[in-house]
Amino acid sequence: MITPNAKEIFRGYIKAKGLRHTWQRDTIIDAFLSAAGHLTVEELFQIVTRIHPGIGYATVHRNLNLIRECGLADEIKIGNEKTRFEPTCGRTHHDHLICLKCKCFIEVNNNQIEQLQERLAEANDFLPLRHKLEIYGLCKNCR
Amino acid sequence: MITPNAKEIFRGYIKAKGLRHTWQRDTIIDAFLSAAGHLTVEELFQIVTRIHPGIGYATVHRNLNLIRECGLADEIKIGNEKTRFEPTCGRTHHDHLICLKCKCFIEVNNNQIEQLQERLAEANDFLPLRHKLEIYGLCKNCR
DNA sequence: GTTGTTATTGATATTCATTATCAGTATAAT
DNA sequence: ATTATACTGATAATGAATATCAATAACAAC
Ligand SMILES: [Mn+2]
Ligand SMILES: [Mn+2]
Ligand SMILES: [Zn+2]
Ligand SMILES: [Zn+2]
Repeated sequence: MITPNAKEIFRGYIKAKGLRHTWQRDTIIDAFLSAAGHLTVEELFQIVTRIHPGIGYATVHRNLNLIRECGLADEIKIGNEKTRFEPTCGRTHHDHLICLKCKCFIEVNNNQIEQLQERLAEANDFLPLRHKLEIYGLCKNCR
Repeated sequence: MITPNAKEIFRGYIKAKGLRHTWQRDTIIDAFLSAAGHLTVEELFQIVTRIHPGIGYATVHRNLNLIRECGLADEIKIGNEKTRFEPTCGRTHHDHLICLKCKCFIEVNNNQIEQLQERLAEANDFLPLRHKLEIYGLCKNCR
């Protein structure tokens, strides 16, 4: 599910930074928001190219970074693989079960774990800002 | 604390794979086991160079990978930073609180979280093999 | 101890994702 | 319309990780 105002958040961010509106940005944010999550720059570039051939890889990359900067995307880095991006707007925080065989992502959330993490930080005088929990293994189809 | 047989595990692994003993390997495993954890290849290379100038960066890199292969080291990958290695021998599994300012690592462990992760995987028909929990924020000195 | 096989080393080159550069173009304010 | 400057897209640069390769060292066999 994508919130209807995600695009407006992006356009607002662009304007607030004194940046400019371009049809490339429009194409990229649209493609990103309507695509399935966990995409690499390369994958989004392929999608965008189908809509507007000639658009540059660097442009997709730069704008994906802007989308991340304004909080509309989270980065997922697995080992040495290409960075993946997933939309955050209209979605709640979640962690991932990542299949080592088929590379699928299963999204999970557990309030108890989240709370225990808070306590763990507190017990160490640590101010938690964000966290990453990734469980690697084999999914239902691959085990 | 380093278990006294970590080096023997390494030498056994080398022999079992039909590889050869060299003074470079000896120097590298010694330096790795006696150094503080969470080191990059570069950092271990600097330490090893002080003991034996002329040793190659590639040699340190290759052997650190062998040390990881035989289970004596874990990899830590944070964002785009260089991969870090930490000794595992004689140490139990732990997760990390990572300070975004001073880059320090606080090692933590919580059995409840570990168990909840198992359950989370099970509830999704997922076979968990390993996991990574990293909490990013500000440590006691930096907050 | 000598020999022969082959793993290892260290210097260097390559790979690959990501980021930077830059000239030409597009945007948007005036 | 003019003007300042952000943006694009092609390409170069960067940097960590890995591969290559000739010279060397390990070590098993004799
Ligand atoms: Mn996700
Ligand atoms: Mn640690
Ligand atoms: Zn799978
Ligand atoms: Zn700190």
